[in-house]
Amino acid sequence: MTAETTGGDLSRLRHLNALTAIRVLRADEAGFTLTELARRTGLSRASTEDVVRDLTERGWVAEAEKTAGGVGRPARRYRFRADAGHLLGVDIGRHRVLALLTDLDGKVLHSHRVEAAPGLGRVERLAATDDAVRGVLRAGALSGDRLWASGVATTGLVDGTGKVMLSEALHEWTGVDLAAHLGRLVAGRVLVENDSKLAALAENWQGVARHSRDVVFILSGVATGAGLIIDGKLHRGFGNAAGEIGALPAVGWTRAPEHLRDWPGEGDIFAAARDGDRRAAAAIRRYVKDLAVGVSALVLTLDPELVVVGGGFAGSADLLIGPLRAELDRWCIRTPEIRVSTLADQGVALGAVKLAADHVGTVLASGSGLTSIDQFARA
Amino acid sequence: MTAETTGGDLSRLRHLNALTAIRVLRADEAGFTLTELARRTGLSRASTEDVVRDLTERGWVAEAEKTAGGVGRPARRYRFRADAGHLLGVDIGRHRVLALLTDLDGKVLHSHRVEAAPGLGRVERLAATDDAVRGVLRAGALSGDRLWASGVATTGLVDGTGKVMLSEALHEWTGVDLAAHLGRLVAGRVLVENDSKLAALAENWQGVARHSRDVVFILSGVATGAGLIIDGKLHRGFGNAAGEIGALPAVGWTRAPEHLRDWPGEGDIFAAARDGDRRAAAAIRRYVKDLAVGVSALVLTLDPELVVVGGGFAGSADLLIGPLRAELDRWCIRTPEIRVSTLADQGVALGAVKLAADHVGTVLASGSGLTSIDQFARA
DNA sequence: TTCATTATGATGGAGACCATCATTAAAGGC
DNA sequence: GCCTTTAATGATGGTCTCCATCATAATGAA
Repeated sequence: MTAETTGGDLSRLRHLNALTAIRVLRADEAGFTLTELARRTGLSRASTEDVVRDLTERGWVAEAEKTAGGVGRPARRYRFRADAGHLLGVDIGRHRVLALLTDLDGKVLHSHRVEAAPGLGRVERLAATDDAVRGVLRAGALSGDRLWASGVATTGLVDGTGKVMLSEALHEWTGVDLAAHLGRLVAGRVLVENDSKLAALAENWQGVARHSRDVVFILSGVATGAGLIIDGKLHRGFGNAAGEIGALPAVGWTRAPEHLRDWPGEGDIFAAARDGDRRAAAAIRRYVKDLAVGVSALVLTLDPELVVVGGGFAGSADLLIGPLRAELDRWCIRTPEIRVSTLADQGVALGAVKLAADHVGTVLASGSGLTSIDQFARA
Repeated sequence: MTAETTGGDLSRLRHLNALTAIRVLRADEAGFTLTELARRTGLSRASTEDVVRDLTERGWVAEAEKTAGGVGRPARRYRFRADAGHLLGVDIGRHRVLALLTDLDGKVLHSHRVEAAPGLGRVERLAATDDAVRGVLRAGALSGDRLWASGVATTGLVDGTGKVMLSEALHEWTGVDLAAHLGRLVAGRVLVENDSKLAALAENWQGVARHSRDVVFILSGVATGAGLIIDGKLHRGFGNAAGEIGALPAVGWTRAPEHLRDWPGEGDIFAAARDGDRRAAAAIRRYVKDLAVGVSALVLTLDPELVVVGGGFAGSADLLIGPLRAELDRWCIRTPEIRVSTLADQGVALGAVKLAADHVGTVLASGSGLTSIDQFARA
């Protein structure tokens, strides 16, 4: 539930003001002077000082380096202690598991990657996941109980409790309780979500969709998926199945990647197309044609500001975007801008981190959140 | 912009508390005692009294009838003065213009209907609109400058300023500046929106979708349209073109109603189907089949809790819903519940009222909103 | 050294909330 | 009709949070 705009106690007012102060402080790592902060929060200098003192005592804010230069008495600077806690993001893919360790602002501190064959069974894949998590914790010299929250990405539909409801891409994966499994390695909440959805979230957070409130994200790879950002928020759907337009046979998203997979030539089909191979180019054209039907359906439904293409094929976006735009122009009333993800193969895992970060944000906003920073984990 | 959860002054806290008090009070026309109100707002009795006194002085709240019975000293009751202002909702349809006059809570006080032939030109249709508005104002013995806000529904795409960008259904309608036109008759803001979107809004407000946050609404009539409620809010899209899935040729929404329109038999095709006419039944089946492709695309994209069918054909829903469900079952991962609108031909106009009501709500929430009630209009 | 500039810290005041308690008003039993 | 019970009302004092203002402190420039 979002923090309702409801009033209450005087302490509630202080809480709101502390939250805005933190929001401002997080905008710049270098920190702010009290005067700057006062201006940006809209509070008086005196009150700002009070709020900052409070937050410092509770451990959320620390004094930063004074900046030299400038006339007058140099001001103290204060910054949000993003380093006070850590978040974990895990992307369980077909070929590998990627784990990211970040600070509270989502800055990646360490990453660890464990290869995993596509045919791996449930137990082995979970073991690879554990390896990735242990590896990244080791790199950060942290134990799992120091984590504030974790996010996990997987293919397939995920239910509200962190169980995989249905997965066609991974063997023996349906029914896995990822939240429970990860919960044995890490402290704090473990949140599980579909990989396409999380990649969309990541684009909206740190990627090319940072400034857009309505985004259709397309995960273009050996499997095709979509994630929707609507009104600045990840749209999950009532049964967590939003964006599954590929299920419509006419859309042919299951068929689309086959055009590329069945490429009989040697080497990379995209490289071949760039070298002028006509059959490769034709196969890519067929792929885009199939892809575009589904994208058009999503775009016509939502009328987004932006379409973002990510996933494994995004590296060859130069060959995809042009034809995709042409196809969309055929079907859509207004073709949105199309951009290519720049998050490479970290996108999904970053989205998982964002899931964890949002959970922390929710707890902060929820009344009891800003009490001492030490009491935070296991909240 | 939504009221951000931002802190501020002490007066801001009072403002928030006043807003919650009003929100509670609006829930029951009969009003509340101070004790009840205090419990529901979470404030102390003393503060609640203060807030209510304040609101009473400003004209937003009035004392209601004491309820008899019960032991002890009978408590005063307070109620929101929904009758303090009026809202207007206008639905400019192909065959008629419908104007509703309501109180601030959207309770319909008067309605006025003016017939209009489908072939009417711009000037004549605007004249009919004026007639409808003047008629409903006369019925309510109000002059236009007593209105706080108005909403207008029309077919076609509408831009942010209240101009019709594109309309295929009505003659000479593209480019009409409805906001400016209505503005000469009424005070306060005039908000214009597409009819399907507004019908969706109405269902979410007073109709069968009252308790759902994600809804696909289908306007099923001589023209087909859709409106989307996402996360409890009307989704417009970046270019205000959300839900226009009918533009996809494969969907065939433009074709769909023709199956019914071209019915060569005499009388109503639905009545004929009920009487056992096989050709009528077959035509209806074809209509539903065409309709269902688009609905499936919307449903797969959004995974809503609910699909609501409204519009002119909703009266014959008994013949439509079953087949529609069967078709959706074929395509969708999870077929949502399907309900039929009960708002009859008032749905669209009610949505227009909701648009106006929301505007009033926004002004209330925005800082200066709760000052004296008299200064409200022209805010 | 002095001045201008900017940050800091302290004081007093106002607004909004709360807890508590004496008072008031009605219903019902005697 | 009087008294008891019940529940609302109104008043008091206290606390918290914010604000405006002013004296003080620290630094760079003249």
